[in-house]
Amino acid sequence: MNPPESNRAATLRDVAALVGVSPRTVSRVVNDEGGFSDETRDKVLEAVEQLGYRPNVFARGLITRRSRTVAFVATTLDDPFFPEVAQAVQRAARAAGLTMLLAVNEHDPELEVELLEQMEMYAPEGVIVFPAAGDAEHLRPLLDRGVATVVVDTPLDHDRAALLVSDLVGAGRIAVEHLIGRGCRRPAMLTNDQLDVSSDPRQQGFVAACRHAGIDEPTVVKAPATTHGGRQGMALALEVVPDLDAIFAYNDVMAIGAMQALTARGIRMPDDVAVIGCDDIALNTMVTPTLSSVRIDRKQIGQEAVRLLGALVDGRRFDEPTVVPVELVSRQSG
Amino acid sequence: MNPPESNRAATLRDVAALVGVSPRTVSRVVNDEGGFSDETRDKVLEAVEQLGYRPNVFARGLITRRSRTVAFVATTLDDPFFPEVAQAVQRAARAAGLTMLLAVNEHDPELEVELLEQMEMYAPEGVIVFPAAGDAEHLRPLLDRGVATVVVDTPLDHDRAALLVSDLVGAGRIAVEHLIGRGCRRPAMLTNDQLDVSSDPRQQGFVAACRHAGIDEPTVVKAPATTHGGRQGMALALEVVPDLDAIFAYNDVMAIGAMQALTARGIRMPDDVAVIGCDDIALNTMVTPTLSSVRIDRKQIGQEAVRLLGALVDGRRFDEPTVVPVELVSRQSG
DNA sequence: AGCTTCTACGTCAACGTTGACGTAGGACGA
DNA sequence: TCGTCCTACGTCAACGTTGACGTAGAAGCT
Repeated sequence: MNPPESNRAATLRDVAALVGVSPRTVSRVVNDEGGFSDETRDKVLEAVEQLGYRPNVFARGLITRRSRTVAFVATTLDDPFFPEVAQAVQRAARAAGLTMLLAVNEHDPELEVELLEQMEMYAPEGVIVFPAAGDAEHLRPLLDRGVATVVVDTPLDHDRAALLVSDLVGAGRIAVEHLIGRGCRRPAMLTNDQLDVSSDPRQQGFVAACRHAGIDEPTVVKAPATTHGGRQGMALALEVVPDLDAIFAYNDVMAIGAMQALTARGIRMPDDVAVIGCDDIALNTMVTPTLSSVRIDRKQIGQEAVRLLGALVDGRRFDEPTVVPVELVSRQSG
Repeated sequence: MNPPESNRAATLRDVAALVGVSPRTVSRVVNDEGGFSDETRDKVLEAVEQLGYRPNVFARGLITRRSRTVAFVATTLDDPFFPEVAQAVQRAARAAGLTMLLAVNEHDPELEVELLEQMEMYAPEGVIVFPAAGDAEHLRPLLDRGVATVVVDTPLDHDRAALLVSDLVGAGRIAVEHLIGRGCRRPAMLTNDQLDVSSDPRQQGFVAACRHAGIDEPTVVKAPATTHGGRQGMALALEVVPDLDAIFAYNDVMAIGAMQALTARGIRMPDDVAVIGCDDIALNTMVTPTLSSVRIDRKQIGQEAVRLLGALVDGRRFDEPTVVPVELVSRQSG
């Protein structure tokens, strides 16, 4: 029925035979390398269309040792934060003609290393990682092997790495400024008990901004970064500072736990205590009262990560981290 | 420093030279094809370890036309449902030595086809799809091309496809039985306005179970499957049936919208109106009151999908859809 | 005219693996 | 003793593409 077509996929040779040129010329056209006339290009592209030619990624990869993919390693997909970043990465990657490989490290550096080695076999153009652990030292071998890598929200000193961070110090600062601005004078922070101050920029920003406003020893309570942890932490904070009038939480999930604890005690928001979370997840508009938050732009992070990766591949080097700005979203809770 | 090692990755030839056999024998050992002695195997594996040999997936794929990957196409990652399935797919795939390719169709069949063609270039063992549209006809060419495909929650008649469905009819039934059991007599359903009855098994189950309980014309209200849609739909339902005493919602996000509408009107849950959602997302324990729901086991879906894919690749054919059971999770709202 | 340069191709080998097939040597049966 | 079968290898080509290099002919300069 289809005379020139067998059940095998068309190859460069098939296209070349149809047009009457060499396979090498077809290759040049397909990859837009130059070195061909406009006339040849049109004929080749027409034949490509007609035969439904698709380059064989394996043959290509065998030679180029590259695969036009982007490896994206997220920490988990349970937190809605990462799926949104992943979606942005996919869009940006597609726009650049790349396919996304996704993996989840489940907060386990060993698993992360294993996953990266797996993905490395597919020779991605580069890797975008939210490291499993607070430091990213386990990524050093990867970088030493020359893999273009974008490391997000984690410090790592390596001249081949591009660092991308949200302005989390700014998040702490903005939250405090907003709370002070609405009249609060005794703010406390609920933060992640997995981090210490040096690796907790939100806390750094919070404390600095409090000091700047004349509050020298602001209260910081640590608890697990979950809803349950938020309830616990809130209870503890109320014991330590019974007359507190504002809460800034490490993330929205904790903030919601805090709100539950406040509601259970009959404490009104925002009149008695104003609450501000961090991340701005979709959930915030579904709880009562709706939760104010410092929005971290996941879409922008995803886009920026792919952009940085492209720059790395093109040989650029980055001395300074790239910072993605944050923004306060004011709702009922504060 | 490393005499036998250059900066190139080790190949079969390198391993073979070290052991003193032919590359073909090393290949046999690496792929566990048989046809070698125990002694040879041990020596080869030791050399593999020593040289850090990794098979070149491109050379392999060039010959075998297979790539030890699984393509997973989700509808969106905004809904926490899909990330959880994706995570389960990743785990199951890894356990089978496969890497996951992830893509999101954004409810767009054309995008879906394009993504699948992209991924097909990487010659995955098979594809797991949550189709973008209510029917999966746009997947037919893919299947005709012989790609092993698991189609989830969508009907499609093709002898090469394996269908995997949650027991959504059962979900509607279980919800009604529970509501009747707790004394409700005037239930209504809020469903997705993108679907009609024939492609909405939840609604089918709901209606059938109502009839079975002697409620012949149960109310079904359609609205967008979002929180906002839930509020709208709830308002509409209260106009149509002012004395309704139970709500079954298409999913939890809609149910939460409905709860907001009820709260705003001072209607108590579950005393005045009992509410049951569907999916059982994590959010359900964070809202007030906590939301009862019919749990769809995402982990099991992911696992089962990979298992079915394996069976397809091994040549098995499936005439009947595989059904994943659902389960009622009773909380405060109903 | 003679030289250089440039354009638009073509030729050829190599990438690392596996499928198809060949074979030496031992075991085994008649 | 001969033939057969089996085990444990080895040999060779092919997969489809791109990098390196070669070249005919036209164009441009002196």
